[in-house]
Amino acid sequence: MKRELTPDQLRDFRKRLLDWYRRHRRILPWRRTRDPYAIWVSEVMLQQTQVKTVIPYYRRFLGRFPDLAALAHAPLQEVLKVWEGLGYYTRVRNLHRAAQRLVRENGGALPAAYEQWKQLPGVGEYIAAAISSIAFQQPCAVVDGNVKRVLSRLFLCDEPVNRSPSSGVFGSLADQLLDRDKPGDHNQAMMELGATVCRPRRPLCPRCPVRGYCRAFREGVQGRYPVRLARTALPEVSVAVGVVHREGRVLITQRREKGLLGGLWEFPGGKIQPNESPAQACRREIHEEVGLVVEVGTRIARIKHAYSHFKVMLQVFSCRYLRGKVRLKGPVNFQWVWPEELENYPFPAANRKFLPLIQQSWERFFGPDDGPGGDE
DNA sequence: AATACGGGGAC
DNA sequence: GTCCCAGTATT
Repeated sequence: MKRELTPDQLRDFRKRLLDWYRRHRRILPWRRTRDPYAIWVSEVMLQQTQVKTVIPYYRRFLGRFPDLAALAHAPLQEVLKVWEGLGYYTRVRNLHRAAQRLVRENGGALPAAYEQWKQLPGVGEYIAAAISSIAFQQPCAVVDGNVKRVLSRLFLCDEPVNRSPSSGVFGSLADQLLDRDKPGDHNQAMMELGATVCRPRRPLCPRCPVRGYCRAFREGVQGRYPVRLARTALPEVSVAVGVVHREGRVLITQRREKGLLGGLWEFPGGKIQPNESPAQACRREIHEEVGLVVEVGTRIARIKHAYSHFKVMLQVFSCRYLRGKVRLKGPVNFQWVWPEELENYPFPAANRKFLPLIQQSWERFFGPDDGPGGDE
């Protein structure tokens, strides 16, 4: 892999890229501000998440938490509620923690230097380079999925882009190309090129401002780059979930902060074991997780959902509370809520899919009265 | 060096 | 269905 460009070539490459960017960049909400806090929020949201998905979340988040202090002083549950549906919830917990730390230890000021950013929770090499270059004009090259794809094609680089971490070749290539006079625009131009021209499939090479430097284009092998390691198939699990009704309210539980869907609320349930019916699993799991004895009624939904490392089939049942007092094993909190109140809690997307079915299914099968009472 | 961590857009 | 997205933390 030949990858050295002459100083003249580098100058020309940077100019072509920057001219193209200034003419063709998309107007995006976080490109209309110079507020480092706002740019930070956008970078956190954009991790592994497409621009189109982020835009409405970005607007809502900044409307609700317009500055660092507003975020730092908000309860985590409120922050999670605004993040609900965006995924990778550790991102927002880290953002919240970082905001609190900066308010407490740094007078609410944001750092300018890469090394300072890097020390904040949730800020890795990419975000540290992105913010310090875009908001503070520091000469740090970013390497994200777009940049790796562009570099992979430019230099016919055989390093797999999805290996962790990708050895460092992409970092040194990006660093070589970086325009140290305009690092922020240069970085955004590289990413924009990857997003809109040097796309994963069917790249628009005729529109590429630097195709003259692209070895993949010259050799007509754009389709074979970037090189990517094959991924293994996602395992599948079946889960039974119960909506436990009692006197018109339903039981929800909160997941612990660490791990999958940390801090979110959900309906109790768990894995269906071999030789067990979904309804049996539902009753057993509710007894194990929250200590209640319930009557499992009708199945109100079957939900297929894919997470990043496995797939689930959720079988959701309406349940009638019979007896027992809530004793949690697993969840860290619980609440009996009226159906109208469900909107106030952050739920995983898979749970949100059946929220509208809860009230009507209960009334259809058990009548519109108060539901079962209890001896608690 | 691998794995955990969401959800959805685009095909 | 599949691929992959402005990655980071943990093990």
